[in-house]
Amino acid sequence: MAPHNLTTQCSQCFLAKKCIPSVIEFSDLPQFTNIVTTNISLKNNDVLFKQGTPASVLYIVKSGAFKTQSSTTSGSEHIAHFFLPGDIIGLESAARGKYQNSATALEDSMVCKVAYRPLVKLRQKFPALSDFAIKVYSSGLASANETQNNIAIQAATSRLATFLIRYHRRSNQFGSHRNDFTLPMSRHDISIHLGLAVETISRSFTAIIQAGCITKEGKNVTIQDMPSLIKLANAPPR
Amino acid sequence: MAPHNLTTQCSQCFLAKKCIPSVIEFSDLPQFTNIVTTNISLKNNDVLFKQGTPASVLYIVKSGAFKTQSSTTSGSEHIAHFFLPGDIIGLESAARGKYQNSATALEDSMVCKVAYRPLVKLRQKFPALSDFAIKVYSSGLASANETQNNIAIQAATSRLATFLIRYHRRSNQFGSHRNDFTLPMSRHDISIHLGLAVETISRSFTAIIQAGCITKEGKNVTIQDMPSLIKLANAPPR
DNA sequence: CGCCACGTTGACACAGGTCAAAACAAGTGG
DNA sequence: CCACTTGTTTTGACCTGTGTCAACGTGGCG
Repeated sequence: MAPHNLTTQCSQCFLAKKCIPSVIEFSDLPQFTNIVTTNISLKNNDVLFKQGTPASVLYIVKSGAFKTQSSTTSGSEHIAHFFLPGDIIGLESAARGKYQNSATALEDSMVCKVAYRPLVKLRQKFPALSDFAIKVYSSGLASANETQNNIAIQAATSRLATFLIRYHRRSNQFGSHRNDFTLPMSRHDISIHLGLAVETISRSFTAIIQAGCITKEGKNVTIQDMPSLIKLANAPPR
Repeated sequence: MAPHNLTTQCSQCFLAKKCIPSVIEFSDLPQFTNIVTTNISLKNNDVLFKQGTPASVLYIVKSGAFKTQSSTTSGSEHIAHFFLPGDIIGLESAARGKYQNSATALEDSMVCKVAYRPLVKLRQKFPALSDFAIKVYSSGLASANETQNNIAIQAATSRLATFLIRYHRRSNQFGSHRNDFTLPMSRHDISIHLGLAVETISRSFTAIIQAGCITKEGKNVTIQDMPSLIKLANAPPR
């Protein structure tokens, strides 16, 4: 998207001020870069890790996008979260030592990889790292909370509208103010994330478009009228 | 429930081996107890904190139960989580500095209170405390994830069955093996937690009872046939 | 006892699920 | 470059689960 150089090391990384290096003194940075594997390339649909396998690594999204998906024994699937650059994948699996989701690339992407173990040691040396971690986790919980709220709302159109608003906000999280963005996931992905049928997603899209809130072309969405979109998102449950 | 002495200090607390003291040397414990206010009593319906107010404190449930609830501008309400003894309330609010939910007692309860600020200092002194915190957060995320999965499932009866299974597991988290438990929250609370109507909760209860999975008397539920209950929970979406 | 909040049951309507098919997009091979 | 295949998205028609409204217990408390 943005024309960043994507093969830089941590010190030059465009994400540095939002990522772990932001809380480490420049002189100490090598100790961190030492435990990171940067710039791992993945192709669309590549799997980062599988549900149920031993978890020992965190991934930081540098470019592209990912989804974390879990399936029950009965075969029903759910997508917990979509990950954009700057997001950390694998947080929820640290406690149990097993990935509770599978993580899959939604497009050609790049990630950096940090193992839990050396990170724990580094946290002992740099307490700011622990503070950062806790902040990240806390944000993650807050975000999961919002997602929960959204899914529990009844009206399908409201769910999709809220999803779009939140996604739009996240796509601009680095200070840009674009009113258009790309949804790298399929309609089916959106549908199982929101607990709706694909067809309902399609229909909700047309409803939101006909209300004049957005326009779209394929996976590209442009916000035309944010206030009305917010109104749709907050429409009373049915 | 269990006949624990509920006015003990941390060193004697029946939760000590699951709570923060579990990761601090006995000789260092006073430094922690110093920053904790233990054994705060609350009556049923008492509010611990309100959505939107500045967040600077964590609460640990010692006895009783709580819910965290958020309401949107449009008035629709959702309950994010129910809290049982040993659970920590307020985690998701640390990053933003504001409580994103209101926390309310579901019965007469007791909590211990720890302020973020001194906890940060103590974490610098005792890195194990940071490890513990991250484990707690990670579990919290994992649990939020499961809740999300559950709410995204279509069938109402499956949602309630899953809710009951998870609640039952949590009520036995300290090693007991009872097959009965008490739901301290109202049907209405369950309904907005699961994104369903109260009436649907009622009907789902009767469905689960008629399937022979559970019996109940008011708020007391007894599991009669766990395998069938699990089967109900995993029933294909519609 | 009577009041009020809460829970359950019944009747009905409608949002959204399901099934089917068309439109469209993206490859693939000739 | 064009058929052909395969997968995704959209549209249509119909049906069902669950929301809504209403009535009826039931239990706790002044």
